[in-house]
Amino acid sequence: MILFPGYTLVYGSRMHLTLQQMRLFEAVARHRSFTRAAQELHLTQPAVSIQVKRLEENAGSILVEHMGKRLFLTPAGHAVYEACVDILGRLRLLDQALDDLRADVRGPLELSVVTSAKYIIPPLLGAFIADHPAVTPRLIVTNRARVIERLADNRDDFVIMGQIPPELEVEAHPFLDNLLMIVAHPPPSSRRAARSCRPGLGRGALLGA
Amino acid sequence: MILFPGYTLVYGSRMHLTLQQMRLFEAVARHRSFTRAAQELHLTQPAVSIQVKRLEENAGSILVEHMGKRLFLTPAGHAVYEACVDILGRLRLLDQALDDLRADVRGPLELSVVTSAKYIIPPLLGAFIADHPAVTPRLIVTNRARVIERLADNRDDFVIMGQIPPELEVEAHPFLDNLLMIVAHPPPSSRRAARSCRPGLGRGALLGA
DNA sequence: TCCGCTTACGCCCTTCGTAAACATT
DNA sequence: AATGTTTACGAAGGGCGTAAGCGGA
Repeated sequence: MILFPGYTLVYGSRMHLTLQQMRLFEAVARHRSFTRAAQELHLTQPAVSIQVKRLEENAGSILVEHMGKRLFLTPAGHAVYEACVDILGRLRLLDQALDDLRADVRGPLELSVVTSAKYIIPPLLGAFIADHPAVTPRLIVTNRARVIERLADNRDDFVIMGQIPPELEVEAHPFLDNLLMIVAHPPPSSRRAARSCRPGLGRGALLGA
Repeated sequence: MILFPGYTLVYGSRMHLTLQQMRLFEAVARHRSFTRAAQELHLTQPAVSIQVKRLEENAGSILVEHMGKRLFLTPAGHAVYEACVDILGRLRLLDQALDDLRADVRGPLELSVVTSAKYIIPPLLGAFIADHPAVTPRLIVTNRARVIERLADNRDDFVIMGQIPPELEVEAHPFLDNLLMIVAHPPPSSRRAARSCRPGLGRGALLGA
């Protein structure tokens, strides 16, 4: 039901509400100005205008009123503003949490690699350490037999070799065009590497960053 | 830095994270299945798959791991899941608040209209009441002179007439192709209609719903 | 007339569905 | 083989900028 042209209020279905709309509206409400909000967010006025309009459509209520020169929030506008502050704050918290998780990649990292990987691994490991300075790796380059021995004794967080030994129940991830494998005991076996490195990283991305 | 193909982790800039991505991820995490999440949200598997992938790119961390048949959340995945629950819950709260605000359109509504609007207004008013049952309107249909008198005496929340009287300082909104005007004393003057109907509605949309 | 908000239009990017490929059991 | 996930691609929709329109001090 419409009385004045342009006042179509859509009930329900606040499905296509957008985080960007919330960011813009929060800035608009804080500055009480579309122009300053646009400046703060490095956007143009029309972009802000249209997004606030869409937000009003999504909310099903008018949120701002222009009384002469100044801009006021309606009660619904205040409700939306509170929600925006809460939600954007929660997002910032999540950002922090994710950063902390990534920063928490720390501790000792024991690995041994076959000689043929001697020139492949150190640069990768170096880049990984650059991203995660709290990790203290100990890299042993040795022959295949000793790598298998260390693997069998569970002395490494993981090893890197070409052919996986069939007599061991291990988990292997091929990499570098299947020339090499990252080999480790499968988790449940609580390896040090698992405890120290896995938070925030997928198991397959032990060295990925 | 990439070690395994497909594990590109993008740092920072969680700017284009989407509410839809959160809805999908929340459902995926709850069901531990892309398929069931897609069913619940009336989407296809690929849509869910790609959005979760994008969410992981935005988060800068892998969020889900496929261990054989079952699906697990990484620590980062749990953090994101908590945030999704919080944010979607907050949105539901906002929905409730907006509905309540709209329901709070209540109270007496006094208006008088010129005779020529006799056949126009009642259906509009009826539809408005249907949406806002707590409003108790009193409609008076009379001639132009009495409408002006009531307007001058401030006895109505607003009136509807064709030509606005020039001797009164009033606020007029044309509607119905400028044949009729909604006329009221401008706010700051705290009219009953303003108090009873305006919460949740823009001033220009007094009857709009 | 100036300033600020809105509308119009066009481009680009994103999203989703269909279909096919891939993986795991 | 069957179930479940991912990739490819085309169509539809949304976001934003530029430019023009509009409205109040």
